[in-house]
Amino acid sequence: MAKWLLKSEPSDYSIDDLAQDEITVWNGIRNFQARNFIKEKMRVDDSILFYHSSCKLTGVVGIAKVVSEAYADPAQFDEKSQYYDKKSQQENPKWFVIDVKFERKATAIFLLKEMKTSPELEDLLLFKQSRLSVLPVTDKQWHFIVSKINS
DNA sequence: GCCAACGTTGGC
DNA sequence: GCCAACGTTGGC
Repeated sequence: MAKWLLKSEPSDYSIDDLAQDEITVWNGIRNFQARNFIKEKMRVDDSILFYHSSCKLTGVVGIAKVVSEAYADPAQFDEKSQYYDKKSQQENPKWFVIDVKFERKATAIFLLKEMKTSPELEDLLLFKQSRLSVLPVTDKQWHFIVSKINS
């Protein structure tokens, strides 16, 4: 099973929002590389690290899981949505989503600044592509991060 | 709130 | 197909 890191701005959608909703549609991804990961690589039961970005305490704050195959993002066809894309056609959708299910909150947030100083994470794609909001993590990176948020 | 980094768009 | 201009992300 593949493992992923998903970023979200907590002022927009936080781990507490997910805990309350249980399941949410991960919509609004409008970056091609992120789209391709979702559409081509994500599978049901893949694991997710939930990361808070653009806030006071940036870092990994919980764990979630992929619970659907990729499907067309409905928001791209909704003229009233902020994610509306007039260039996307029903028969050939540009943007995709998956459903995400809450698993658990971190006991302790693993802060970005701590992640940066961990040799175990030196190859983390998060540092190389700071603007990518959907990115794969290796099994080793996964286990290291999970050990940090459970302690 | 600022600003650097970087992804996307569009003119040529 | 290149690259400048533009818009957005995200850390600080």
